[in-house]
Amino acid sequence: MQDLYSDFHSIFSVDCVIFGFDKGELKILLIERGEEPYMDYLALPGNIVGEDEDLDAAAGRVLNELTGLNNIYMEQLHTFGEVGRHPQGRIITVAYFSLIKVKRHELYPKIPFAKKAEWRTFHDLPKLAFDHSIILEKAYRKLQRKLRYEPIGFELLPDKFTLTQLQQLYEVILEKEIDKRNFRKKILSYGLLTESGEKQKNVSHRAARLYRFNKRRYNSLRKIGFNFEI
Amino acid sequence: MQDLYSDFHSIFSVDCVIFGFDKGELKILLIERGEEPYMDYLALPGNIVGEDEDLDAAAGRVLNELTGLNNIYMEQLHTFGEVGRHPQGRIITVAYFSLIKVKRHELYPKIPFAKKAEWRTFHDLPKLAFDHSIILEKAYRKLQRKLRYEPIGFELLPDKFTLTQLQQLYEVILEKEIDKRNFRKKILSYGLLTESGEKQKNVSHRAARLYRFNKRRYNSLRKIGFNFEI
DNA sequence: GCAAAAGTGTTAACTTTACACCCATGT
DNA sequence: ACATGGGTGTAAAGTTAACACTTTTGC
Repeated sequence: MQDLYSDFHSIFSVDCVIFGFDKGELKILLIERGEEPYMDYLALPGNIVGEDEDLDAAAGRVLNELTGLNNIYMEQLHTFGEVGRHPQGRIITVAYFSLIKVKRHELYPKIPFAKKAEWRTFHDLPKLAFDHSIILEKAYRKLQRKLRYEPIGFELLPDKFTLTQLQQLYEVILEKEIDKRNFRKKILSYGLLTESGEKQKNVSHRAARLYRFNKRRYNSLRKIGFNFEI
Repeated sequence: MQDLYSDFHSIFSVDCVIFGFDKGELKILLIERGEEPYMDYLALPGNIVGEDEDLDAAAGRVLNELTGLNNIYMEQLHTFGEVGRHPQGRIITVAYFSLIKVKRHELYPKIPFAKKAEWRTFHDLPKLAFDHSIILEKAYRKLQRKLRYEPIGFELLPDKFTLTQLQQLYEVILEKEIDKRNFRKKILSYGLLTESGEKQKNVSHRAARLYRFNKRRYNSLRKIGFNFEI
């Protein structure tokens, strides 16, 4: 090992791409950096991986320190390792990816590395720190792909949601219009939505039914080879 | 940067998962290790990334040094960074993924780190060095997914191939039987295969037509939103 | 009573599936 | 002449796509 390490030293970091959905818009969770380089820039929540820390664990810890979020399941997106990507040296970053419900979580950075953490509208962003705009672009393409083949829209909506909210989510993320009747027919045909029995309140039009996603049913269907697709 | 690096030092490596297809079997390109640890074990071609080397470039260089292959386009698969994955210390590895034509390439390791490089039958492998069996498992799942949604089977076959060869490739990799007439109808309907005009030679049955994959046509169809699926 | 979004069904076009026999070639 | 794999078509079932009006609610 000695000779391996004598060669050259490097660092790896994790960056977290966390998508949300609110008021009909796709959101992304960013921090405002409190340190150089890229002081005051918006950036993905990310930091150095510890010596005795698994990558997945590091992603969870870093996200918690910088945003206050806890126990968020993330999956790996891609590793970015271009020689010049970090101005301070050779830092390779493993990007992680998750979808969460905006309303459910409060945001409060625990270390001054992040001045604040906030939801920003994905379709209206300035240039981010480092190569984070590139990372985000890749994450968005993955989100679009996943949305079509896995029932992940529900991760982004409140527990109870209307079919119109769900349809708007698909339209915003896939960037295309969808026929209302066909959408409802298809999504209901899977039997993955349960009527909550409740309706919208205080809306100045006919109140829509609120549905819940039936995750248990999805898991058992998946075991017998069911493939979601929209 | 100084304080970053004072924290702790780490190493990253790349490992290459190269699939091939020959005599009706899925193949994987492995090396026999010429060094400790895991001396004499079969392993994925992989090694340490250089200080001033992009990850993608490192994957290409390492593959060349260990197998003699050159100019192989690889895409990233996943990064494996569990704390205990390497017996000699904290080594995170970025796995790469490619499909190539077995017959087209000769194999000869250029450095003694690999005693030899050879094609092995994927479905009949011993335990590999390090966590390479896990990496390979993940690569295989990716191969299955990609095969259904991208016309990648052709990367694994000779330039000219019969429809039966192509169908067998799908059957072996997807691990299921496919109806001959329906398969032919569908694959031909895309218009991505060109008849070469030639037929098989020296076969003791009716000689099959040899087809070529029309990559240019695929690229132009893709631009206008075509999605391959089998 | 009006504005706003919810909710609903049918038809035609297309895609998928299931299925069996004759053909060409080498031995 | 036989063994081997090559090559072909149809009909029924299922899926997708296109399309417009009535209902409920708050103001």
